[in-house]
Amino acid sequence: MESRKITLTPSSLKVLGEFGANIKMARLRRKLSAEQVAERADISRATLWNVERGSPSVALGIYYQVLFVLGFEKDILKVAADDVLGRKLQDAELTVRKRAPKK
Amino acid sequence: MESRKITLTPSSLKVLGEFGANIKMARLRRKLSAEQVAERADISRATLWNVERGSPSVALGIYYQVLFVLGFEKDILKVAADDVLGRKLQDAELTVRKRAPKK
DNA sequence: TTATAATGTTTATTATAATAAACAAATTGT
DNA sequence: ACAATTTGTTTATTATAATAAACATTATAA
Repeated sequence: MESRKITLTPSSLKVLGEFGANIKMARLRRKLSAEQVAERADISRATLWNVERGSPSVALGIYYQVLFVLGFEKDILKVAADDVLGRKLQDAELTVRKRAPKK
Repeated sequence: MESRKITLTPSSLKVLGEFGANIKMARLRRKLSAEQVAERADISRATLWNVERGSPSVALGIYYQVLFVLGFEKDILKVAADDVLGRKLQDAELTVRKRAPKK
């Protein structure tokens, strides 16, 4: 099999790192220990540690469970939602196709 | 080892499913085929298929790569960012502690 | 200052994610 | 209608994520 390793640019890693830091700050504001959040999210403390670092290799569902515990369960819908560029590109077409056009 | 299976509530799965659907719509608005996006994101088409379904078990880094290709690379920072509840809880304390309080 | 709890961090183990490949089904464009 | 392409979907393989457990370090609060 070919390598599955996820390779991100430094600036991408920085964005994810900031994301993880936001999660950690939200936990501290709530005065919850890592152990408490890990237990409520049904994950190990080691995995929460990776989450709070913004590790790219942690599953989205794990992130979601943590976000849920902290009360951010709807925030994920803010991502890829208001598609300014997409709406511009769509201006020409009135309908949304079910598939990409043939090459 | 204990089970690692990620179990989410139906409503959580629904939220993630909506997230995946947003990603797919953004791709179609750009008139990109699944193959094109998978190639640019350096993932397989099978994995992109899971992404567009909002699968919880796909790594955050994979989602991020797809979002990057579609131009949403900063959107992740909208999550867990404006912490209304957190700021309220923090009102009493002036400082942000580095750790949760002792039990 | 000191005791203690919280966090940092690594490692071995094993369940599972990502892949390639294949084929079927559905949509598009002519 | 038809041909070509895109998407849906599954499966076997194997690299890796999540875990538990351990110990070190650091912050808290008495």
